[in-house]
Amino acid sequence: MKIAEVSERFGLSVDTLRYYERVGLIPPVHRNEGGIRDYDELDLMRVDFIKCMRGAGLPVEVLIDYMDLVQQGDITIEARKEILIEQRNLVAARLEEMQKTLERLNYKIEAYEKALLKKEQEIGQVEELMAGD
Amino acid sequence: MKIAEVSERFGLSVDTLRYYERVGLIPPVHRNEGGIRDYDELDLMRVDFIKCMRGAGLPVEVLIDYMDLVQQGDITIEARKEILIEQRNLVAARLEEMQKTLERLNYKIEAYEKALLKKEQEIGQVEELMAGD
DNA sequence: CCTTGACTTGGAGTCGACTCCAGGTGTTAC
DNA sequence: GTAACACCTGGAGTCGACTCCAAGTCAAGG
Repeated sequence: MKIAEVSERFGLSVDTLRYYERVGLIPPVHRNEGGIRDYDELDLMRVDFIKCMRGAGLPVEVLIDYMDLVQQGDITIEARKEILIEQRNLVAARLEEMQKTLERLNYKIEAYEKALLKKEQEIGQVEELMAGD
Repeated sequence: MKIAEVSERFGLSVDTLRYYERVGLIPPVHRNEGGIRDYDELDLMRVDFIKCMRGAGLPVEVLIDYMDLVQQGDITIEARKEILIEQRNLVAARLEEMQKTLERLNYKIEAYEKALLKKEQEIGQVEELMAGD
C-alpha cells in the first residue's frame, strides 16, 4: 500500500507519516524498486496503534521508546508493560478531568438556554403590551 | 489574593497567569497601590473556568473569544451558547476516542501480564528440571 | 522525447502554548 | 540604609508536533 492511501485511510498527512518514520516511531517502511514506500500489514497496524495513542495524547517521545522496546523483542515485555501502565493512568486521569469539563459545559449550555427562553418570554410580554396600544 | 497564591491554588505558573491576562483570556486584574495584582473572587472564578477548559483541550483562542463575549453582556448569550455547544461536541468526541484508547491500553497491559506469567511458569519448569539434577 | 504527476529527500518554517529572562520597583527585616 | 524578596514589564526563547518547501527521481501517457 502506498503512502497516499495510508494517509487517506488513517486521516494522517503524508508528511506526518514520513515524520513518524523519520523520528523512529515506525521502523523504516519497505520500498519498491523505485525507492517508493510500500506499507505492509504490519506497518498499517503500527500506524493504527500510533494514531490511536497520539489521539489520546501520548507523547511522541514515549511512543518512540515503546516502539523501540517492541523491536528489541520479548525481553522488554516488562518494561513495555510499565510504560503502558503509566500512560494508561495518565489517560484515565485526563478522561476523568474531561468528563467533569463536559458536565460543566453541559450545565452552562443549559443555563444559557434557560436565559434565552426567559428573554423570549420577555419579548413576548413586550409584544403583548405593544399589541395593547 | 496575590498571584503566587493563585498560582499555588490552581497549579498554574505565575507566568501562565500573567500570559492569560496578557492575551485577554482574563480581563486586567485589579492592582493595589504598588501596582501588584490582587485577584478577587470573580478573577478566581475565571481562572478556575479557564483552567478547567484548557485541561479539556479547548484552544486559548476560542476561550479568548468566549471571554470577550462574556464581557459584552447579555446580547451575546446566543453566540456564547453556540461556542460552548461546538466545544462540548468536540470534547465529547475526544472523550469517546480516549475511552477506546483506554480500553486498548488495558487490553494490551493484560496481554503483557499473561505473557509475563507464562514466562514465569517456564522459568519454574526450568528450575524443576534443574532441581532434578 | 517530453510532460505530468506521484513519489523521494533534507532541512527549514510554523503554530500553539507557554516559559524564561533582564532589568526595574516597592515593601519588609535587620 | 541596605539586603532580601516578591512582584512588575516587554520581549525573546523553547518545546512538541507537525507542515512546508525546493530540488530531484521515476513511470506512464500522448
